[in-house]
Amino acid sequence: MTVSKTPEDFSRLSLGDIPADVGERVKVLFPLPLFKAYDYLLPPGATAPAGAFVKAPFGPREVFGVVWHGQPDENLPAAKLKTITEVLVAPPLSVDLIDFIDWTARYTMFPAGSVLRMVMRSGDGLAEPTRQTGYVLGAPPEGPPIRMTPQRQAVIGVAGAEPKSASALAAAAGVSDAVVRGLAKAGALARVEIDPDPPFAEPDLTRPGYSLSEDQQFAAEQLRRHIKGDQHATTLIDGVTGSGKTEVYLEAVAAALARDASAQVLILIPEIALTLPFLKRVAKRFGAEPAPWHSELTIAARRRTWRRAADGSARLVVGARSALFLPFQKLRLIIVDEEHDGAYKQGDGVIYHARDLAVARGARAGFPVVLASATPSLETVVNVDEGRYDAVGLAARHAGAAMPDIALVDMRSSPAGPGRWLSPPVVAAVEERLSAGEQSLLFLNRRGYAPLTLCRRCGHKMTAPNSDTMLVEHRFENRLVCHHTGFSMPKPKACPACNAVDGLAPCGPGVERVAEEARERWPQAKIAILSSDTARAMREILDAMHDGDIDILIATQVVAKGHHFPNLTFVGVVDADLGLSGGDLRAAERTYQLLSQVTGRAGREEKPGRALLQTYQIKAPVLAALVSGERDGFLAAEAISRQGLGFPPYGRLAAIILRGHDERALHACAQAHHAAIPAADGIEVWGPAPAPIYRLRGAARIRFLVKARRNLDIQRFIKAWIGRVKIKAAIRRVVDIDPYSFL
DNA sequence: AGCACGCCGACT
DNA sequence: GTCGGCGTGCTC
Repeated sequence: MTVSKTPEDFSRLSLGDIPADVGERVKVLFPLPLFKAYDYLLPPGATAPAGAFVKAPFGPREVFGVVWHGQPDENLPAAKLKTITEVLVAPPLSVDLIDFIDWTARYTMFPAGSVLRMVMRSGDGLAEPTRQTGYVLGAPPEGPPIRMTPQRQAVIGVAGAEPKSASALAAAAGVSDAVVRGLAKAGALARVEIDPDPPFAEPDLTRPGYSLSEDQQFAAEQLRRHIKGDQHATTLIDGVTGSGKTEVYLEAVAAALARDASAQVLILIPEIALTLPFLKRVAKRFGAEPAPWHSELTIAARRRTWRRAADGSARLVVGARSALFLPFQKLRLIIVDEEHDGAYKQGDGVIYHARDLAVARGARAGFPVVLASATPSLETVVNVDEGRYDAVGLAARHAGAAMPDIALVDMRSSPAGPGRWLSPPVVAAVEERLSAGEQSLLFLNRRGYAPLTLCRRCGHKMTAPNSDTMLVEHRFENRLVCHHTGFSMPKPKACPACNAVDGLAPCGPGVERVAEEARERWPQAKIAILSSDTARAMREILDAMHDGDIDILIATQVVAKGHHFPNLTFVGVVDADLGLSGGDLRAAERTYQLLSQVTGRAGREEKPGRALLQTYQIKAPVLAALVSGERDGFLAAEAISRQGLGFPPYGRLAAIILRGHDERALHACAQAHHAAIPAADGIEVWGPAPAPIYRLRGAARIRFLVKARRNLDIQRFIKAWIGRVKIKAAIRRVVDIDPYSFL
């Protein structure tokens, strides 16, 4: 490989002394919400290919940007053109990525500059890292031997040829960093400069893979064929939890990395909480941890992954959805794990669905994409059925254990009792497990103690300020919390509406409240709560659960994925109806996915588990499908109902959301939009209607929904429509192509 | 995104 | 009279 991997590659080239003639015209795109690239002059004699990072005057300031493709406008008067001030010595964005940015901008209808911003700002990779001093064992100094102390001895013991920072050495030796500096001064340690962005270890492709079952081998072989073909294909790996999907697609990763010594591979995972265990798992296969990417990385860790993706040396990246916008030099394969997961849909800024963009990126750049799921989305299943995607099935559970036995509890005939949430059958099942020394999981997808706080006197509902969102009581912290904005306040004594004291009553259960009931019923049992609120302790709780140190785990959906508890034999779903109401297009599908994942936690190799779903809708088709395990039948029924409505994947949807603080102006704006709706065959516009959460952070929101036949260009229609309506700066208008949640 | 420009209310 | 609020528009 000829790519140099030193951080110096990113240092800036100054263009101080330039001759006075005129350079070439190029287009430059800035990472700002701008739809177009601007024309500039390169400094005379300088060259910069499309994708090169530059700094250029833009308005009254200087901004980093990227040389864009396309012909500069030769008619633009030369007097308007400014000259680029610097060309950065950094690897230019790949041609693939430039194309992908443009495509994403067109598809999502966001400005290209905003998409570029996701690529550039992620990592702040252009910022010069602060240099770090490291220490290595040096040659013993001449002259009198240095004084040895136990502290100094300890530092010498942990120091080596590998440079380590003073604080790292000090921590390892259990002393203060003054000792390290003292040794350096005395000459026993030598100072060296540490590479602030050390390269990631190359995956070891000579390691043997997992031993695969016949099914898995067949699937892996099919994926390898696509990789050898060096062209795009999307393949779904469809297999239940424990069928070994990961092992199979890691073989595809190995094949892609082995085929081309500079190829890069991206594995997308939905949940950042899963990154760490996943990295370890991949490290087992390839002998080295891949480069990680998610929003909770430190600035230094981000910069490292960003730069190493950019210089091509990070061969394998594992990350959340935004990893799709890393500046890969030569991306040759994307794996989308748990492809059905709603977390792939990005909601703020540029609105996109990482799974769909991953497929588009692979299709445009000519490399394969692999989707993996135990409960694939209807979109993907239809794509398979209609021949656009390939599919490989992994039917058998790894060790051949049966799927759990699932039954419904009719809450009308088996009520939980006043102030209680667990029905007699669920209570009996938990008690059975307790006496057998086995574990139970009570699942409720609601954080906190109670989802609603109501004044008994006047009926006032506690909502977030300037929002229509309910405040959720979190009893552990004794606060009311808004789960949408993060707002929280101490739980008041008196009702803010009628001032009645002690009249505020919690309504409905959250995990904390179910735990309260469990503790009352089974005071001797070891009980723990797992939700994203307990993120810090999450690892600890999962380990304790795995080791059998917890009898009853009460958890939200964070438990649904990626964990295996060998002694868990019962799952009780406290409210199976939770996701069903609301009129969401994908409500049933999501409920199926979530509950089948959760109930799939029950059971172990030699003993099938049991699951009970508490419901008031005993006849709901989704629940029937869960009980009978007829996933394909359920999907077929869903498909028919969506087809009848012309909904995705049989039609296309887009939402246009208007947001503003001035309600009158907002309604006027909505009316103007309504009046401007163009007539088009095969396209319907619904609205204006208040958005699902009408008020959020003080802003009101109104929405239109566009439904188009699948073969129509919905973006073109929307462009023509909203192009006719001028909006004031005080109103924000965003387009959400393929919206995910709506009422 | 920033930043300048410009048009209305409150003050020395 | 002018200082300064923020709504509007532009950046090659």
